[in-house]
Amino acid sequence: MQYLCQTFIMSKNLTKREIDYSKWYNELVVKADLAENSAVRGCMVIKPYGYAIWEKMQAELDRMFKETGHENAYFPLFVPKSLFEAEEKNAEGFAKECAVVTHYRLQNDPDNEGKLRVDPAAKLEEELVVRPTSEAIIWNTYKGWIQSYRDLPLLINQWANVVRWEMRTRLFLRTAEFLWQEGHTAHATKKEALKEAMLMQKVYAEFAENFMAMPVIKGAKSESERFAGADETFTIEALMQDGKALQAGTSHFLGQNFAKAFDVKYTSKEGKQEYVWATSWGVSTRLIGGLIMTHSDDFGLVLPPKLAPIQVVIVPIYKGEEQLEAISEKVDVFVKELRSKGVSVKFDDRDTYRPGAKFAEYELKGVPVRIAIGKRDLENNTVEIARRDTLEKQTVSQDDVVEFVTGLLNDIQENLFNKAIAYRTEHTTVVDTFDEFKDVIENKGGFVSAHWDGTIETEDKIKELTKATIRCIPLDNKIEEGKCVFSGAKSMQRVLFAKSY
RNA sequence: CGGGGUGUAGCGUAGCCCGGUUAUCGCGCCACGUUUGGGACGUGGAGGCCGCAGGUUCGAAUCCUGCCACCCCGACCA
Repeated sequence: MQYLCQTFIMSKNLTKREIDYSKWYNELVVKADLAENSAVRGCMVIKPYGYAIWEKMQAELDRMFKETGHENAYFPLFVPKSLFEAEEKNAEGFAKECAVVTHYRLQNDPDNEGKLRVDPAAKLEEELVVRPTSEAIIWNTYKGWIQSYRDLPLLINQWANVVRWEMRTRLFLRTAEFLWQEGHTAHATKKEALKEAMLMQKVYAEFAENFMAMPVIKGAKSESERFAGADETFTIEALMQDGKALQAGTSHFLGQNFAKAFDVKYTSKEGKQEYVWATSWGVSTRLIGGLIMTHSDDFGLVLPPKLAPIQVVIVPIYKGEEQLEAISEKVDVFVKELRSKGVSVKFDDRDTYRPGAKFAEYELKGVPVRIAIGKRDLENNTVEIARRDTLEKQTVSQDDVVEFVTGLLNDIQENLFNKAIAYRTEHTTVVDTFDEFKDVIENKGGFVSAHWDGTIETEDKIKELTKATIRCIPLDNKIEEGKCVFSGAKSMQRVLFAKSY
């Protein structure tokens, strides 16, 4: 097996990561045709190619949720204000970023021909909050569904959109409206609810690592980073190429907070009235942002095969109809065989672009494998196969194409994950002094593993001085006595700090 | 929401300070022809209420006011 030397190609019009990472990201999202800004402030249009990635994520996650016993349902977009405010901490946490519906009708504006205005007579008795998350409406509903221990556990997920009126938005990473799934479960015991919250964190981690090829740290949030209304927040934290951390998914143990706020009780086997225990967990279209920032390069998007809408693209190289026909005949066989193996293949026989333009386009869009086939290949019984992750090219016998490609897709998936793990390992630094801490956060980036005294004061002070926050207290942390990197007070374990998205 | 910046054709831009012919250039787009192993070439063509709304002026892309959107830096956050 001989790799051909890859000619250096300047990717046109895409800012280099090292010049301006943020600009690179924004340009890539638009140029790769994933999404664009809309006429609505902070809200994006997810374009077909970007949505196809979301659909692949959804399909896999949905399968995993169902395998772990969950069912899908759907709850309303609007939450009456009185319900929204029932769980105080939750309400307070989200209050500042809620869109609120106050009227239900428009009318012609008498002072402004051809324009509409809100009909002042159509004011709602009670304002409706556009859900920033659905605990309130769901727990109000669960009240009617749960009477006995026999009704438990209740394991529900919904795929939905939510709205959080963010000050600063970025495509996929933080938009005012985003798509997500939110699981909401009710359990008879604390132990069972905790187990559920951790199980879903595990599901998220497996999805991130096995499908997105994005390594994550499983951990618990510090008190100040916890979800509003949760007793414990479990998180998966990923590290992006610019050294910043991304909270990629969270799973909350809600204790009995919502059960108490909405008076959800069940009768136990012993005939006693008990409040139920709750969890909620979610991942969003933010995952697409994480996917982009984990693997992509200066040539464009790099997609892991398991989530790529197109896994293999075939580009014919030909002169005249006759050659195209001969090539198409061969290609049809490959397409059929690859599809029978579950590989998604696109044969790009457009006559309106030359091969070079197509190569560049599919590199920008991150298609994992490209096959080129021309007259020369027909004569030699070969094809040229290029992999997106390393940009290497190789000539392969036509007899081996299917086997080679399926193997290559696995290789790419694995290689992307290994590369990301290597990056994270290299950018995880153990520090014992605050000078070192500041230096690493400032200059090297990535995760910093340091002792922390467990107080909010220290956490806040560190954030203020370095902009780094506690990303999580890793679950597999070893107990190791030490001194807090900031206060010098006694600490029993290290936690992970980083600047984050 | 505070500070800074930017909005001119689908995209990227010149012109704006100092108001005055038909708003510049490149890419892209359309037609025809020649091309096709890494972003083709020629010829011809289309496309603009200069972000939106007011104002000043004989005259506004240019000056003034308000609004909207986007980008960067803070605060907030999945």
